Amino acid sequence: QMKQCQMKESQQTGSIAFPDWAYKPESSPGSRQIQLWHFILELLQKEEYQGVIAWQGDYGEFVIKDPDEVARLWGLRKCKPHMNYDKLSRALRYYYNKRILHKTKGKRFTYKFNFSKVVLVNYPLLDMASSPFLLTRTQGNERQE
DNA sequence: ATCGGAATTC
DNA sequence: GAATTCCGAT
Repeated sequence: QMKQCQMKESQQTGSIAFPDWAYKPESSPGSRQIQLWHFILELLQKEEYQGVIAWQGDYGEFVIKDPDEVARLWGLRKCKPHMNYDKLSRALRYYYNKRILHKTKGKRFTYKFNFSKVVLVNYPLLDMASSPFLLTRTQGNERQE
């Protein structure tokens, strides 16, 4: 049978709430690759992963409780058997300049989503009611740093 | 642990 | 374009 990491995103996500347009824009129609921050949001949404990664502290802030496991799961999804937290965290660091994430300094393995940016720029049509963490505000008049 | 440059991959 | 891989510096 087909390995999990060989399936299309639409097939393996199953119950996940992310619509089709959430995955990689019009690149190659058949081979859309999930983005890391989508994957992070996906894990954060599932209660069974609360021992691995979970919302904690400030609004939009989350802590990676088990870095090795998150890296392993990410590697599974992307078919990268040698994925580890060192590499995954490098990818997270690239999000700093893109204003998708930033580090919560002083707190180990803790990052924070810039939801005002993420929602308004990347998910302009997202149904706010379906995601509890996307519910509150953002009128463009507060800064997120 | 965290950061970010550089080369490479798809 | 979005990582992946590798790695020296802090």
